Amino acid sequence: MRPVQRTSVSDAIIAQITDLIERNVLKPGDRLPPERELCKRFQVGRSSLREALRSLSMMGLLEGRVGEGTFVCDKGQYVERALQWGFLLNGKKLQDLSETRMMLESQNAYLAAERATPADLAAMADALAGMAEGLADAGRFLASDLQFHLLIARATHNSILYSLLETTRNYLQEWIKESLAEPSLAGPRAELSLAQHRQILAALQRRDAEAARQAMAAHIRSSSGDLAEKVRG
Amino acid sequence: MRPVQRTSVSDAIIAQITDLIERNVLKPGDRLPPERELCKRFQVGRSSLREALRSLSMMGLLEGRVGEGTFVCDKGQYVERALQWGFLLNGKKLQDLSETRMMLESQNAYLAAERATPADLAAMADALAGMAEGLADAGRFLASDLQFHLLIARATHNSILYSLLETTRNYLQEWIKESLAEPSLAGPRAELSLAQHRQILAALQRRDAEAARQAMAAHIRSSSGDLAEKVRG
DNA sequence: AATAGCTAATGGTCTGACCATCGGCAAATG
DNA sequence: CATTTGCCGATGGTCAGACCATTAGCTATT
Repeated sequence: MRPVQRTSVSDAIIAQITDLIERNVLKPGDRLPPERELCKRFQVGRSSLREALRSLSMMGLLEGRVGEGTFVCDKGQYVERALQWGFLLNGKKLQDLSETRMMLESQNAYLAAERATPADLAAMADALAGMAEGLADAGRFLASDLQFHLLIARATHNSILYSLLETTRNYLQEWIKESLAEPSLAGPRAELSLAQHRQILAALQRRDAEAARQAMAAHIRSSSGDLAEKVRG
Repeated sequence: MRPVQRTSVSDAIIAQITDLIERNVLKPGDRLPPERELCKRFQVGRSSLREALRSLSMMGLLEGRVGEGTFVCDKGQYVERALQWGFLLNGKKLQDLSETRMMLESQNAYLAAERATPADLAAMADALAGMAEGLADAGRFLASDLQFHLLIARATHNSILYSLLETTRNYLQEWIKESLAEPSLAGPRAELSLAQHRQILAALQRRDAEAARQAMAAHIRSSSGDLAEKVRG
């Protein structure tokens, strides 16, 4: 004798839909039939169906849009999603986060130096120009700063590394904003930051991976120093 | 003007419950109040509540038992769930993951060299001994191997880095297992792996961070080479 | 031609009900 | 007294129907 297998309705639906996506019967961007019709096809109640759809949405496989329908997500975001949960489950210790960010940023710079396309580099130059123009406008400066870093991550053409950096940045964003908002330091700090960014871009354009890594590391170190003071104070 | 934020009821519940688990108000093994009472507390309908609970179950945070209640799961199981969808990984994603792992492992080795306590190092030595004893037993060898790497991550005393490496390893575990299962290569590969691990541990014991990083990088490179072949084939 | 308003479709939510299962308790049994 | 049996309430799982907010697309007005 062995334990009888008891399968839940929702799980069965999840299995079926997952299977359809895996076999590419449902392609990214495709629209699923309306919930009410799926109920008839699967011969299940709407609650069970919705619980299944909700779980699939949570895994990043589906996306529901009110008034339009339910769609298959274009990117396979399962792994990224899972890694984000890893963040959530651990205490968000600022120091650990900062350290993780340092590592991601510098390594991404290294990889980006090897892989960035001309278009990637051009976009970074644009972001840099935005920072220069925003020297007097803290909001715009910060936005361009963030964009620059994300563009580097994108230039690695590694979706996981990009997602990880994006997540860490999101968590740190508030502190970074406050740190830059210090009126007394804003001017000099911004100019220093701008100069450091120029060095990073130059290294990327030279395809000098090691220099890019070190330039990025130096930049993060100097900027996260202020962060550390902010935390203690 | 900017798009107004529209939050769904289920997502709000998910956020609240994950927050409770994160702050350890809900400990693993704890039982949640019955669904019907949670409805009253959250002031929501049972459908919305159940969709939230279902999503949390799918992530392995909760577990519902009919007639008994809903319980908080042991934290590590959520990766196990995620692993269920591992087959959805395409080649590119696998490559990205492998690259991410490489970066995490080598950087963790660097940090561990600076921070590992004597107890950490002793535990690593134990795991290494386990690998040596398991040269003929693939299962035990792999288990000790995994443990060794996780111990290094733990020695960084950075919970985020540990969690990230744990997750990536879990995703890659299946492929690593297959890769090691090749009978023709098992013997020599295992001995090479063991030698590389000894080098890593030696560097950690010398507190030579740079050497530890490079030894780890070399190890991952040689082992993930087989992984890459496995993917292509 | 452009705009405003209407309508149907759709996902999101709520309610109430029924079922299968489980734990615990009490009665029946030896 | 110890064991088994049967019952009952609680609980998660499922279902059906209804209402709401939003969206797309059509229609009529301007």
